[in-house]
Amino acid sequence: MFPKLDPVLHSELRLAIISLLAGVESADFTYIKKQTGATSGNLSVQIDKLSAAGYIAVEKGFKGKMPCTTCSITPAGLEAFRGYVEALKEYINT
Amino acid sequence: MFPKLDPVLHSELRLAIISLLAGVESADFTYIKKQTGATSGNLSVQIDKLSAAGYIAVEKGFKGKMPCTTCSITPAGLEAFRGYVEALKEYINT
DNA sequence: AAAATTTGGTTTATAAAATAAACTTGTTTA
DNA sequence: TAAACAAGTTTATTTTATAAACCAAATTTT
Repeated sequence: MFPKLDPVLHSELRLAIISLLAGVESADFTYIKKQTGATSGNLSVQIDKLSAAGYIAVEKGFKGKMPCTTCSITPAGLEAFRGYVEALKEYINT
Repeated sequence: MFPKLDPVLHSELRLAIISLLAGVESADFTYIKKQTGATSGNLSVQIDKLSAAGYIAVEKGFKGKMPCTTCSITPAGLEAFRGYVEALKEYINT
């Protein structure tokens, strides 16, 4: 009756990150931080987890002389996001 | 942009409980346990949390000679559930 | 009728998460 | 050149979720 919710996505910040990335080509650390209002530390950790799950790709480079971490959603991430949303509907459509 | 998700409801089992109770007059411990597939211990703890938050009312009585814990959603619980669903939509509608 | 089992839970312990605080490395600005 | 800032990372702390162990009363089995 109630399907299991993907624990990687069932997290406020990770869900926000994925939701944000689902709508754009890519986004860098600072932009994601601003949009989500997360602290750097928390964002760093959650980006790692999404990356470890294969849901996002992380590219470390430079913008000018400053380090710049760019993230983008992977096909697996998009698929997981869709699945999560479908599962959620079972919970919230009563 | 991304609203805060009520931490009381942002839990797989608690969300299932509330979702279930939102659709019925009341439900007892055993029924909720069967419907959600939760363990007794986990269910007991999460029912306490929902009760402490004022989202559900818990009535301990007997059905025949056996103890029977009956739960029902409160107006505050229903309101919180609605709010949670609205907030979620900001995350999943991209 | 005693012993074992089941029912309906609660309490305590453990594992995992989220978050915050502190730190690092390099860059810019006063 | 010293102080402040940017972009993160690492470590520590607090919260959660979950599981395991337990308990009392009722029921069933032998």
